[in-house]
Amino acid sequence: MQVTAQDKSPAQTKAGSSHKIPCTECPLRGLKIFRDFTESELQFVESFKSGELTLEAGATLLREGDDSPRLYTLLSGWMFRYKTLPDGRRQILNLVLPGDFVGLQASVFHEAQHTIEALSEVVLCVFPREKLSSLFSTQPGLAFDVTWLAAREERMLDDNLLSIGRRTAIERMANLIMHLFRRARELRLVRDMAFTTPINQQHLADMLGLSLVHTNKTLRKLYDRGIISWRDKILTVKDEARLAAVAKFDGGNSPPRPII
Amino acid sequence: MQVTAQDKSPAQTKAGSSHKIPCTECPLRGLKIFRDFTESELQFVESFKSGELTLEAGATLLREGDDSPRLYTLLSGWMFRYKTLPDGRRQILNLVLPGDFVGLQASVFHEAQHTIEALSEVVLCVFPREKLSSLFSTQPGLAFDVTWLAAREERMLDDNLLSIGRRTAIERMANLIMHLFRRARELRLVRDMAFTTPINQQHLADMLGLSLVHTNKTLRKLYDRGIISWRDKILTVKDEARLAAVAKFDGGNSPPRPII
DNA sequence: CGACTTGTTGATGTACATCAAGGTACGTGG
DNA sequence: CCACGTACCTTGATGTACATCAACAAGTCG
Repeated sequence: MQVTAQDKSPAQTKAGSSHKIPCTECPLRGLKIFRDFTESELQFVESFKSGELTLEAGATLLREGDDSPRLYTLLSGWMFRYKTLPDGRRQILNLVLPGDFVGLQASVFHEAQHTIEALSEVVLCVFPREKLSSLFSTQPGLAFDVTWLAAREERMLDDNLLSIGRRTAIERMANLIMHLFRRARELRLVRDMAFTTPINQQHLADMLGLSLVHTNKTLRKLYDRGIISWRDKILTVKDEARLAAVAKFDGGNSPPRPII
Repeated sequence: MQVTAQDKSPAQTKAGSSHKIPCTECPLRGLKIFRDFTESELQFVESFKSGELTLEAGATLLREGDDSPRLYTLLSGWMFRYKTLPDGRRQILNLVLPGDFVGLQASVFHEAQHTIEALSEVVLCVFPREKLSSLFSTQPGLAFDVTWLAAREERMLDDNLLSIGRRTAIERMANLIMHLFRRARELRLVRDMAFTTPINQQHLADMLGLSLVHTNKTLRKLYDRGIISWRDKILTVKDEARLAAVAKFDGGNSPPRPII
């Protein structure tokens, strides 16, 4: 399982560890949502990164029970993190979008308690776990960023928990769509109030803790009310205000975040 | 309950920052679940700690929207963290037990998106936010611990989300009780398979995403089956194996953790 | 003064009727 | 074949209502 940098390993799920995009040319860093890095920070991140990993849609990055010696930042594409019960019931914990940092839990505890799967073709930056301690000892600013990202993840889980525990089906759905829409907009994926997403109704159901059938009915309700449309993988928000109202949306603000 | 007898300060909710138990004599550090600290780490934590805070049952440590300039470690007592919807529906995100570190989100984002309330009388160690950066720059080991604790919190939220999203009422209840029981046992609060807890049925309902009435019926089912008893604030696990089975419990293991 | 009522309040227990969400079945279209 | 759509019936969870019980305060009487 030890894939060392620059190794063009076979990889079951595939991947050209190809070339390394230099962090100075990272396509994400231009976005407003990410904070500026100092020269020295960029340099460190550059040395921290051991390579890139490409996965095809449906591939699994990390499985429940795995001990992952690597951390990742998603560069492009969509992924999701989930847990299952012994009988197969699945709960999607959160989506992973570009700029998100994953694998911290698995690295820190030497055992993942969740699975991470690609929804679309994805490209990830790969960081070896061993270098994490040198990050903490030589780059306190970046170390703080790692903590910051963990706290952000926690906050998103909090939101999710409130939704699933206390919102009705239609409120949940509206809230999730608001959340998605906001994040997609931050990443400049939205044009004319619409964006393309690989999410299907089964994913929706498993994110929201609903059955597939009920998910479909709920989505239809939002469509019938003229609030959204979701056809051919294109999600359009037709009435953002009403969507937010149905969602009882509490977006909060999102300050510029670090990207490791 | 030892409130330092020094200070009979008034305070409605904020008690006297009274006295400081030296970290070298921290009553929690003896427990197996906490990792050993080096001399230098202990020294730093000692200087990081600005005092102690005692709250009475029902008091609020932190409210949604607050910018908390402090971080806390719970020394004794029970607390919980929750979010609410505009119409009052409440979701308890997690319980806070001795050794837990709270206030990171609020400190890091300069705004809490949740409330933290005391279930019983509690004592907390207080740390000023300003010193957090010196912790990161001079104590990489402790900085890593902070991240570790954040990752642990995230893992507990993951579990919770799976439960609320995908388990039935009775499974949820059984799972929560297993979780509680395990944590109480780690803290040496369990004797003869029983422990005392200030949790009432309304709290249970809000933790599990159920109505009060249904919570009562579900609890009764577990009692009728001879699996648990919960009377006068004393929770007894009468059949741990069956409880775990109903819960479809996946406890995982808990490695020694740092206590800041 | 103490002993006994009465009233209040909060947590718990249970019985309905109702409703939101689940499950099965069977469509369609690509 | 798979993702989506919808009808129909079932069930798990909700909401309202009301009863019980202990803790506590106030008022009354022997």
